[in-house]
Amino acid sequence: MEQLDDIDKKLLRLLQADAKLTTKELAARLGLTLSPVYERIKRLENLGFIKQYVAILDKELLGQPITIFCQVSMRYHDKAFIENFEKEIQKLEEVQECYHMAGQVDFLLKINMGSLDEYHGFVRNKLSKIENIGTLNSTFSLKVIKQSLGYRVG
Amino acid sequence: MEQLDDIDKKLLRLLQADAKLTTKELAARLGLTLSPVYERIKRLENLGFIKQYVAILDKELLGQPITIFCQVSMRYHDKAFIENFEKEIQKLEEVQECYHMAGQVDFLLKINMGSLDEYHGFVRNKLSKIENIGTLNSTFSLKVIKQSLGYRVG
DNA sequence: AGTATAGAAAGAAAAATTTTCGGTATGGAA
DNA sequence: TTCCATACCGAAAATTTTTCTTTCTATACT
Repeated sequence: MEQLDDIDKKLLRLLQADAKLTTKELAARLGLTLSPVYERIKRLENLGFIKQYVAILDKELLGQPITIFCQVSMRYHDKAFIENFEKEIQKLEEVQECYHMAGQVDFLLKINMGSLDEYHGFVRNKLSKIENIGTLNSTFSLKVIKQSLGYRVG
Repeated sequence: MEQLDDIDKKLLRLLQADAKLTTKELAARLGLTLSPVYERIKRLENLGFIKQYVAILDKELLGQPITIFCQVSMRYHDKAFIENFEKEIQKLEEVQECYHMAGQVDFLLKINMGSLDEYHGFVRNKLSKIENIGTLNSTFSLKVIKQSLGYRVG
C-alpha cells in the first residue's frame, strides 16, 4: 500500500468499477496525459495490485438466481482429511467460493443454482460424496441487497 | 438462455475468465472472424448477459486480508425496519455484499478488513448503530480456498 | 425446382486506442 | 553544481475497435 500514491488509488478505484475505461478517459479524470496513466496501469498489473480483468455476467439471465451458503463441518480434522476436502471442492464447478473458517464451522461454500431442487441434487450426488463431511448447514438468499465487486482502496 | 447458442456460451466463458482478450484472439478460439465475434459481444452486452467489465484487485496487497461473514438477525420484521436496514447497509462501504436470507438469520454480510481489531471498530461504531438489529454472529475466514469469479454457463 | 428473404459470417476500410520511444522537468544525492 | 532517478509529456507506430458492404447459407414460399 505504501507503494501507491493518491493517483494510483484513484486509478484502481476507477478500473475496479469499469475496466473498459480507455486510457484517454482515465487520463482526463486523473488530470494526466496518456503515457503516465498507461505506465501506472502496467506497474499496478506487474506489482499484482490488479490481478485480472473479467466480464461480470448476469446470474438470473444465466438461469442461476439462487445463491446458497453452505456451512460445512468436518467430522475429523486430520490434515489429510482437510486437504482432501479442499482438493475435492476445487473439482466441483458448482462451488463458486470456498472459505476456510475459524470457529465451529470449517468451511463456508457459496453456490449458485437454478432451483433448490437442483441444489438438492448437487448435495446428494456430489457434495455429500466427499469423505469425512460431518454436518451441512445450508441457507439460501432470497435477494441480493448489495454486491459491490470491488474493495476499498485508500 | 434459449437466446444463446454454443458459440455465445463459449464466448461468455472466455470473457468472464479474461475480459482483455482481443476480438482477434476470441475469433481464433471460436473459429470465426472478427465481425461476427464483435457483433455477438455487443448483442450479449445489450441483452444484459454481460453486465460490466471490472478489474479484480488483490485484497491482501490492499491491506484487507480478512474476510468476515456476519449473520444479522433483526429484532422485529416490520417492512419499515427491514427497508431501513437495507438502506443503511448500502451506505456502509465496508460491506461488500449483503444477502437477504431465508431462515433464522435475516441478512448475511460479507466484509473485508485489515484486522479483527478494525472489524471490532466497524461493528461498534457503524454496524451496531443501525436500528433494530437483534443479534450479530460473525465468523471470519482464515483462507480463501476457492474463488471463481464466474458463473457456470451452458 | 426455383426464388425470395432473413440471419450470420466474411472482408475491407476508417476510427480509435494501445503501445513504444525520445525528450523535458523536477527533486534528491553526491 | 552536476548527476541520477522518477514522473510526465508529446508524437509516431502498431494494434484493435468499429463501421459498412458484400457474401454465404438455411429456410420458407410460390
